[in-house]
Amino acid sequence: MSLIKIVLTEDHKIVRSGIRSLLENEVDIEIVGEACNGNELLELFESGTINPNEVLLITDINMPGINGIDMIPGLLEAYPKLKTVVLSMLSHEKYVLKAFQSGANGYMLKNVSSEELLFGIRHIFNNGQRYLCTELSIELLDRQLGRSYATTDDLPVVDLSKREKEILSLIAEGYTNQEIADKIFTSKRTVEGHRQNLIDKTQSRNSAALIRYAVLRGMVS
Amino acid sequence: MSLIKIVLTEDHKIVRSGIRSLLENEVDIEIVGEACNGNELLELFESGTINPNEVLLITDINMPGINGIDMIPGLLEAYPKLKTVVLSMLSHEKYVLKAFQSGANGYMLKNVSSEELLFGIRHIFNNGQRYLCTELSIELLDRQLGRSYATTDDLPVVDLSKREKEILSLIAEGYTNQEIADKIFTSKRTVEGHRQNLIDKTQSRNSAALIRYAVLRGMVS
DNA sequence: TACGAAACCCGTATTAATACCTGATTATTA
DNA sequence: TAATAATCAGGTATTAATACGGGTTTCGTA
Repeated sequence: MSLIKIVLTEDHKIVRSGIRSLLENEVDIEIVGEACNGNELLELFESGTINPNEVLLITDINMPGINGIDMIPGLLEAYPKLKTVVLSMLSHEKYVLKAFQSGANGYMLKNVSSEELLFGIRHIFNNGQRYLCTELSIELLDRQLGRSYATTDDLPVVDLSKREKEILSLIAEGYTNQEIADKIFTSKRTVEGHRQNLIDKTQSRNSAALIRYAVLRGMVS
Repeated sequence: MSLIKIVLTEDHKIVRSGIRSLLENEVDIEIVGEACNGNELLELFESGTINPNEVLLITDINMPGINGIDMIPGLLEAYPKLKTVVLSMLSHEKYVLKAFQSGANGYMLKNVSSEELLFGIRHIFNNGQRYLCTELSIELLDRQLGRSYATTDDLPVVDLSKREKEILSLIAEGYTNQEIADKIFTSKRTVEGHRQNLIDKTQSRNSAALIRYAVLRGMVS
């Protein structure tokens, strides 16, 4: 197990110090540089103080100037062996996806435990694999579980007539009863009746809940 | 950090011994029992040798008799505080999903590193959270990355405020504006405003279309 | 400090949806 | 053949949602 050299980019001094002191306790980790934004980081790299091809960069997203994710592609172009971990309080999926699309090797929320931070760092540096913190992993998993309700048989699955499915799709697309009636050449009242049946069958409270039920079960897409 | 008591269920003796010797090196972990299938495990529990409400069960899937995942719901019914980790060589998503749906607290592939096995065990036992091994997490993530390439092209991406997400979820559950207002202690008119913003932002025609949009993007589940 | 974004609030008017009810026709199937 | 389900259609009433318009306060940040 080789020595892990780390560079920190984070605009809040206190956060930086906290992470530094946490990592410094580990015998296999050394902090070789700190920067409070992307420009300072570039100076560190370009001045030759640090060899970017053998370090792990831990970076925040929100910082003055360029943000932590957006600077990754440029860094990787210049220093292909640089490894990067995004450490952020932003849990929205779009940041996670964008980080990995930009070439990050890891993404962790700022509320990870110190054990997990260390585990993730070592996982990335020693095994060369990517890492996503458990909180976000479980969030992803839960979303997948939600999606797969369609295929599980523990929840009551209703079966709909052809007409009902047709109308369900149109409701999901946002058409009103009158518009649907015009489309399928029947009366508004008939469509209203079908809509009510759909709501009753799925035990939903209204159309919004009906559509949630339907999409989660793959009845419409 | 309390002592982690572990019961192992695994039909291959050599694998069991390997895991045992690995875990026994840790000061905070104790192996209190072993079984080579579900029946033996039940005997251990029912004989009173082990208190199932304070242990972590690590189980394989494929075993003679009942499989490791299928026995979890019954175990949890009898011993609600039992924590379970599925340790299997099966990486197919359907096993992972089924394990968590059955109430497992963790799922790890048999090729995890010892560090990860320990990390996962401690994460589950000490923090009470679920754990999915990194290899599978990254696999999930990649699938999500693939999906987002496919879906973000044809449909507009919006980002919502915290409040909007909160209200969006409640709409998806079928609550009316008045009910939502009561729940989040604000006025019905405010909720109406938020609902309208959600519809506008997502370029939906009404609440039904809004919910379809939201569910398809995993904004609600 | 000036700005935008978010959250909050309100009025008015119209349209749509929901919740009950009724009954007829057709097709399937037990 | 009798029963059942699906489809269609209508009546009536109430409630909810939508679409405009107007506004304030607060907070983070440029």
